[in-house]
Amino acid sequence: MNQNQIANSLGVSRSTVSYVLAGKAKEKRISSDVVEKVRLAAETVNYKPNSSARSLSRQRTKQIGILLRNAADRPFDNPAAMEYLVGINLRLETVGYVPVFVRVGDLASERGLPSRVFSEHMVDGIIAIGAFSAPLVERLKDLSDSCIWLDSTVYEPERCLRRDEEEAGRLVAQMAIDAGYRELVWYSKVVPTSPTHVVHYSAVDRERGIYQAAAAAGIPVHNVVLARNFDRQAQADMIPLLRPDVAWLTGGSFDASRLSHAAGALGLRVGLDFGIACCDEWEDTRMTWPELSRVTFSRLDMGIAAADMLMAVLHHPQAPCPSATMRFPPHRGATLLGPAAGQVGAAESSRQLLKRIADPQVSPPWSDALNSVAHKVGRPANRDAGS
Amino acid sequence: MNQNQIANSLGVSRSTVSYVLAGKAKEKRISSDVVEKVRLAAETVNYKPNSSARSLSRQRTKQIGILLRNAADRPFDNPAAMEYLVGINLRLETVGYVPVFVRVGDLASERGLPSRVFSEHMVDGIIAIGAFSAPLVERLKDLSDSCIWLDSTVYEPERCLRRDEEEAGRLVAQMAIDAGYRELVWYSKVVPTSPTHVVHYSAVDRERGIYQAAAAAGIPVHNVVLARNFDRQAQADMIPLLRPDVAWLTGGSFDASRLSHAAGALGLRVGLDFGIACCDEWEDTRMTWPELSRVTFSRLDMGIAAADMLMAVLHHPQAPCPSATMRFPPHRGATLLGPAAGQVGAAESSRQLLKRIADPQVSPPWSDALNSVAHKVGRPANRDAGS
DNA sequence: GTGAAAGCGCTAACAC
DNA sequence: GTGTTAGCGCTTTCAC
Repeated sequence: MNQNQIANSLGVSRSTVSYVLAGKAKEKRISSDVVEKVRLAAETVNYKPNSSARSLSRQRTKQIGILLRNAADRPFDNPAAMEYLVGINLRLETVGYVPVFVRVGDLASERGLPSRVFSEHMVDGIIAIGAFSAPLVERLKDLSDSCIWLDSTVYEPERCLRRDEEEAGRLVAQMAIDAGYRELVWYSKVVPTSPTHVVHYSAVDRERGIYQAAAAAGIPVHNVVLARNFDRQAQADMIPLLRPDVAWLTGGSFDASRLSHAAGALGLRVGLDFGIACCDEWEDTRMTWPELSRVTFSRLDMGIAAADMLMAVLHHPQAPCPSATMRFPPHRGATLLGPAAGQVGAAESSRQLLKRIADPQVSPPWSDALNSVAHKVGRPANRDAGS
Repeated sequence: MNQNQIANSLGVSRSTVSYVLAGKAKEKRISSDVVEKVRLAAETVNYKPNSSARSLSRQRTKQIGILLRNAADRPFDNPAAMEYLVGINLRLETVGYVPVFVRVGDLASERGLPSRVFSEHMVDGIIAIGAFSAPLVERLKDLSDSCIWLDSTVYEPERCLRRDEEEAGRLVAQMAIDAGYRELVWYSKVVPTSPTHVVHYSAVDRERGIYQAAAAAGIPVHNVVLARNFDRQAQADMIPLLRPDVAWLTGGSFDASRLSHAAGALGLRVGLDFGIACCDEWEDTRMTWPELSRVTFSRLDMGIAAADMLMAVLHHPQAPCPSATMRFPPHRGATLLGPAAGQVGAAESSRQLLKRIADPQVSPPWSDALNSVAHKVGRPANRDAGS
């Protein structure tokens, strides 16, 4: 059912219908009984405008592309990006824009990017989220001149929105120092895994902030490279620093979580036997580990802010759109009880426990202990038709 | 730059250009030099078709709405839904469809749903994810007749895709029983929080599956209601069951995670002092807690399957599209070492530890211990213009 | 106040 | 093989 049909059935002209449904009845001084008639008819037949026709006519799709980085071998480059998505959507939907979701792989060198968003003109603007390689950035730039870079490697004087990660680093270190820790571990040392791997700026900035704050307080910082599996090498690096007077600082909340689950399984009490604090948080943190000492981070708010920036760019193309940086407060919880708290607790001292864990004669390595019975059981995934 | 301009500049007709760019040159037997000329010109001017015009003409938008449930007070109803999104997109982009992201609140009673997707005809089909209230389902149904219900409360003979959650419940219980546990705790007892709260089918189905498997093995199952904060009441319920011979089964991985962080902070060793297994997993689990015993779940694959179903519905509207159920294998890790393993370990027995935790004279409640220093530090979130 | 008409950019039937 | 033409549904200008 379209406007034409409504117009015919009512015996009015198409433009009248268009004006009424576009809310321009007053402006065009259309008689109120006609307005009523049209409104009623539209309601009755459940009229829905055709958005393609509207876009074609208006020369605006009112659609926004949301670009998420997404390596081929790792479908969920950043699970927390969902929060940006929701934030962006929260704002866009209030102004009639609709988000189109696009994954962007590391396909800079390849001929075509997969999504139609790259090959057709179907969005008015773009919000690109995350780390992109230089060639990819170039491709994205000539895709649309209305592009907002959110939490991205790209940072220019205009149209970029980031979190102040250096400040996050400073805050997390300061929080640990305030809690009384006199030694810090930076447990997010970045080791690029492949030549094409683009290091996110946060990894660098956070580290810098931590070293700044620690230096200012005269506190030493140790580097420990992230362990995926806690093998003997990782153990050897980690165990000497798992002490009540040492706070472990991580960049991402994943790393903090991994550490907590592993330590907990061994009887090492986070907050007592050693401290943890983290530069990041996301919904998972808030739900499963509210006690984690961390610098808070509302990707939701940042998504909203990014959507605001894009709207500004679209509605005032001439006006400058200065880049911005957002800050969030720290939150101190029970993972940073301080060195004194470590005295309280279990009968076996954590030093003894660690000695036992570290001794290959007595105990298997962490990785073995943690995964000792790991195996898949039963048949592989399958799909049954019918209920 | 459009087809018209290319045609004029080349002195050929618009339809010729259209045919060439649509890949119908052969079919229309267009001379190869013309084809070459057009291709070159299009490439040179970086021609991109206007998707609105194409949609209008074809009467297909080639856009798919992805509906995610999203209560107003809880923006991230299901953070794991991101995996569905990626899976759906992975498949759609190969066939030229583009996903439009839509949040759906509990606005069944209100006049208009926020997204333009509801008020305009802009998608060819819909994939609705999650639990929806009955009135909302009705509204969604007359929005599009090509709707796939994914992991939803809606389950009809056609066009629905679910995980077999009852089987997940059976598998998780069986895994614990196989590990030697002789008592189980179902730690996901559902207590509806509000009258409008729609209980997801998985909560019910998993519980049923667990009770089935336990009954078959003659193993008792205790119910413990989920604790958000571990207050005295929660403690009283939980402590008697935190034993090396008891496996705690949760529905969602959030609940398992929450339990692990809390227990670990107290020195209770997951896998030794009590067992944990879970009916669900997502990327967070795989990254931060691979040792968790769980029933695996690839939302990615389910998203792909849902996209396949939708493509089938769209391309063969007549053909039946039977609903389906997917199964995934269990994975046993070190959180289910079995009762015997509990004998090994720390010098202080977990019984003693628990006694101390439970004694209000000696120790504050968990919640206090966990949150003893929780507070926000510093200024609120703000946004600085400029770098 | 209302209606006719000219696009918006592309597709596809049809004539040549 | 190529060009003409009539839409697709909506917006908006311009007569009346």
